[in-house]
Amino acid sequence: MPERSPSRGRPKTLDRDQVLQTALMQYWSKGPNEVAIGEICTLTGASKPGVYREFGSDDGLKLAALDAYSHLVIRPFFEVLEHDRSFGDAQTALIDFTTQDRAAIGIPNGCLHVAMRAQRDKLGVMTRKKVDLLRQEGLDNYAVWIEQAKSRGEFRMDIPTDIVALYFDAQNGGAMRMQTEGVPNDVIAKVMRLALMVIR
Amino acid sequence: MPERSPSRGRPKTLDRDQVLQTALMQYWSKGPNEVAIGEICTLTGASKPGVYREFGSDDGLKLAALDAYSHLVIRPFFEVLEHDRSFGDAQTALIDFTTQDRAAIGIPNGCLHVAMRAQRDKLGVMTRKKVDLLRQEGLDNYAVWIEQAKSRGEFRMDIPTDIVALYFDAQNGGAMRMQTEGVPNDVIAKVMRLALMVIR
DNA sequence: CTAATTTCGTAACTAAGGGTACGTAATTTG
DNA sequence: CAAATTACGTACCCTTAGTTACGAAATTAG
Repeated sequence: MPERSPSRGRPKTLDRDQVLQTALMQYWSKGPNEVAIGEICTLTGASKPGVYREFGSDDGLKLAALDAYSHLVIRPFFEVLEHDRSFGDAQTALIDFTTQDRAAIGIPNGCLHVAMRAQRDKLGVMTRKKVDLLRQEGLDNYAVWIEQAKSRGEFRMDIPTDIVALYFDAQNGGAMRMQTEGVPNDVIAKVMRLALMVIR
Repeated sequence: MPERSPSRGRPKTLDRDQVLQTALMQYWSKGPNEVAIGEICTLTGASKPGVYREFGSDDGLKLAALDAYSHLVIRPFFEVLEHDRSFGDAQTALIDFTTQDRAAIGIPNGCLHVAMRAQRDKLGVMTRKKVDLLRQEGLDNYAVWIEQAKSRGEFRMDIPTDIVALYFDAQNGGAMRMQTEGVPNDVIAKVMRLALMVIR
């Protein structure tokens, strides 16, 4: 798949990674439908046909950006849950991960996936499909984590796992929305701690 | 304010209320940025200049629709909390209100205000201002309700009211997003009941 | 009946933004 | 060096959607 470069022909000058990173950051910070392809071209110095040759379409670029985001953020997020710490520790880690100071690390507030879920109908078919996939994977990840906690006796058995998974997903979505709306991270952390009191 | 009709001149034929209701339903069911003014004109038989004369601009029409929505849905929603029932009863009523069968009543799933909050940057200045105002009013309404429950000894005192208000707002937002995403109402109700277990 | 007034709606205008036609430039192979 | 190949980017095209210019129509005051 690495699509290796051919031996002859004019050498490629377009920096795919730079375009992708720029697109990701723009979509993430401004919202996936607030950024025109032409804007990304201006920011990166790339030409529109160059971007289209590389990503195929607007849908393709958004898909690539979302995919990059899933590796950069979503995967690490769920890895927090997997490392065999206690359920309580994992929850603390989850809150820390979510409410860390974004500005200090140089990443935007909010969550690209949550933003895309809210704009689902405006997305192209490929990106939309990926959004749905990531949503389902997220729910599955929560479910595995919860089942594990249940089997360890760290979580009450009387609530169905899929309900709890939806609950966690909702809490995360709420936290991300608050962050986007400008609620301070320490306040968000307090709300999340309240949300997680249900487990006891 | 009623802008009474003048005594002479060609009589008005544009049905303001029909246009407004149509716009509201369209924005509500499809999302505020998925509906063009021309579409509303087609649906109502009104002309574009007619709509512009009546509402001024796209922003004006959306503002009017949101305002209508606030009277139709948001106000009744918070009135559920005010009637002097117990905290527990109010919560049950709140869940019922949120997860009632929308199709049976002929109203769309989801919440126009929540949808607009997610698309805040795409809105005109007037609508955006109203969105922010409604958000703050909502938080205030929750706060009053919670304070009341606290003073009655129906709610734990050890959590700050503003945190709980944000928590309730987040739960409502999550429920509306689930409804939009197609989660069945009975499942949403279960998630909400889980969310409200924090109070005990 | 005429003028003044108010609204109507067709047919534009305009900007934004996704997408591409096409001639040119830069390489490698023979 | 010529041919083949691959990428480049300017200058468009085209659709969508918000917005309005403007002449016609309807109604009342005098």
